[in-house]
Amino acid sequence: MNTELGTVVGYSVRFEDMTSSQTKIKYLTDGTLLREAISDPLLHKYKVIILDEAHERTVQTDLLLGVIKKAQRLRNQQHIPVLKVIIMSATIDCDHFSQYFNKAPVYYIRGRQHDIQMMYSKEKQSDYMNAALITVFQIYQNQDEGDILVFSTGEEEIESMIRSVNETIPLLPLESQKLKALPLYAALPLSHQQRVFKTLENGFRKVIFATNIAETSITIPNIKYVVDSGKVKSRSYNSVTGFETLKVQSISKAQAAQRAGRAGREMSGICYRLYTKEEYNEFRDHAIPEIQRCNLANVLLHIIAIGINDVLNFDFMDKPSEDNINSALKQLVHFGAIEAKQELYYLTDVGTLMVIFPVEPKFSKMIVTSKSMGCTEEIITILSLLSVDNIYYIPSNQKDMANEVHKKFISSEGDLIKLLKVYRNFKTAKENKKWCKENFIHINNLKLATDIKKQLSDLCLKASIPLVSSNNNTEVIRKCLSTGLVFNTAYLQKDGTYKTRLTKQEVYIHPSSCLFGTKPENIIFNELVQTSKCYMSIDFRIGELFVLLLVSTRCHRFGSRWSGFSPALQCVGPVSGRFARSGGCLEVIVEIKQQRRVVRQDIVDINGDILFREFEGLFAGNPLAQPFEDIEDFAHPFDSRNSVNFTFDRIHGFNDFHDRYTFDEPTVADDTQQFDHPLDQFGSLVVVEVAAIKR
DNA sequence: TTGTGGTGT
Repeated sequence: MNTELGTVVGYSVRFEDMTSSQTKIKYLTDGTLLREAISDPLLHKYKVIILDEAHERTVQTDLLLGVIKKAQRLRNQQHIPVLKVIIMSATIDCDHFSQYFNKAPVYYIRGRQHDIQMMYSKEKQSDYMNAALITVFQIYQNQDEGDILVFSTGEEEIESMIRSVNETIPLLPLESQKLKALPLYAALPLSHQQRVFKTLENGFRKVIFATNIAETSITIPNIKYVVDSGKVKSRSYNSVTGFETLKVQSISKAQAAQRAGRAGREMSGICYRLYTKEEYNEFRDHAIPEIQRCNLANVLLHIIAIGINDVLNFDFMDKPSEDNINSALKQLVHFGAIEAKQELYYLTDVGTLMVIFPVEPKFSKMIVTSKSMGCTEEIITILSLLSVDNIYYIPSNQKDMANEVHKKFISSEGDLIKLLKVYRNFKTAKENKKWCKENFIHINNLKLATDIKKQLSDLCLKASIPLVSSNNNTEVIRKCLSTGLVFNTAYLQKDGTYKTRLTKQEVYIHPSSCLFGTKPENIIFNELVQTSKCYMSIDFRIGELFVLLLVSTRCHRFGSRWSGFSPALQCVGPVSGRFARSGGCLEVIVEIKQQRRVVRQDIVDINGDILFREFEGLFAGNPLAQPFEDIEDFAHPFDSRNSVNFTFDRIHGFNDFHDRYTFDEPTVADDTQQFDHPLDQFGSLVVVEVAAIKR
């Protein structure tokens, strides 16, 4: 159009906005448009939205489809000029889209594609990696020149196949040793990825082993042969345990077509499918939309932030299961991000702050709590590092050396504190490339983390959250991290394994964690990863007292004071404290006393159901547990509109706590006012205060 | 005693 970029035609992506008031045509990513929808749900700025690559059905695409449809309807109702939508999709399943948009007309545009000959395996392959290797060598020796692209599932598989190819080549006749094997996957450093674009000399042919990155994201020139394993690693979500896993699964027919298409871009090609025609017929037409196989907390927070309060009836093109929706809503209620009124959900002050930050709710919760804990600087640093792919570079041929070098960053406090150490060293080294290489650190990922940190910092300032550092107080950092990860706590069992507190799942510390080999009583993890076992990735330790208060304190209110009972702290007696209002939040302050004088005020973070289940669990096997049978009737004593934020100013481990304090005889508080609480059934146990005396 | 596909705010 002969205009300068950023004037009539512009674009807007995460870190860059190249548009101006003159802009008429704007290219943007789905996520950027969704962000805009929070402040402008009717998308007033736009007359026409063209949504490309809709068949990929990412979470963002699906969410956007719903948001656009809703905006269309509201604009019609309010007599605002119509919002026109064009959905572009490389799929035969256009009916689904058409139906969703009230039977919108469908136009077909013929794509250009050279002929592709399709070859199916005659019999089922039990070992697709081996089958792929045999196929590669058959193509290399029997077929005309042209490069080969092999679709595989992941880094480990790819590296192992490349090793096999390199071991096999020397066994071939000397004149046919002109094959070069190259890897291609997202975790590969950029410079290595770029090797697939280079044309080889002296008649060498390339065989590229790639993940689904080569399906859509990266187009490699000169591919004549495609070898398709029929497998892909994809995320799935278990609504019972609430955790996401990555599993190797069969691809869909649509994906198979996409892979085959990579062979016919510049010339006619051949696609070798390492599965039978019958197996192919069993494939699903399309992959399950991602929105149906991920944790929905972020999606729902977004929907509510856009002002769609009736989330249970949100018009998803493919609706996620009710269980998934409900468990995500619970999580958000726990974080104090949303509140429910007659099946409608509304954003709270906390939620309004959380939604500003482009990270998952479990992370934005930490940023919001970091304000009162005074460790925002460290929290956003850690979150930036968690927002990028692994920053540790461990090449398969230098594994031992890389692991050895990484040891110097290890922290006994856990992996997140280790991340912080790496980042600080990187900054001290002035983001030096050589430093990264020597320390086996992914420079691109660290640089991206730096950009993200900048963005989070700017947003913090906008949200009036000062970038305060806790300096060397890592304890307060771990506490703050815990407020977002309360769902991810696990405890040590007698046999040395761990159990998650929430779901009672058996889990293990991942061998790459710096806590591997140590046996902390309590642990908080970032994610569960299901591979050979169910591993906790990225762990850190937490103090016993902290975790007990975190998961097991239930309270009575009497005026502005409260008293709670933590069964595992029976030797200490009930804990008590007072309430305070801070910002839009209810704060619960725990007081540690000496001779009836408060000597320390500590934190807790509370939630509803989960907390209570924990309470119940801790009572198991205890005769006192009997009164808890009618647990369903229990009403939360706190104002349900707020999650209750326990704000500790200092936390000690349980042992530490116990060593320092002994206790007076319990005395009954005089201003007692009773509430419905299961503890009432203990009769005499309610509302006692215990004073701690220093030994 | 082991490691995780791809997007994106």
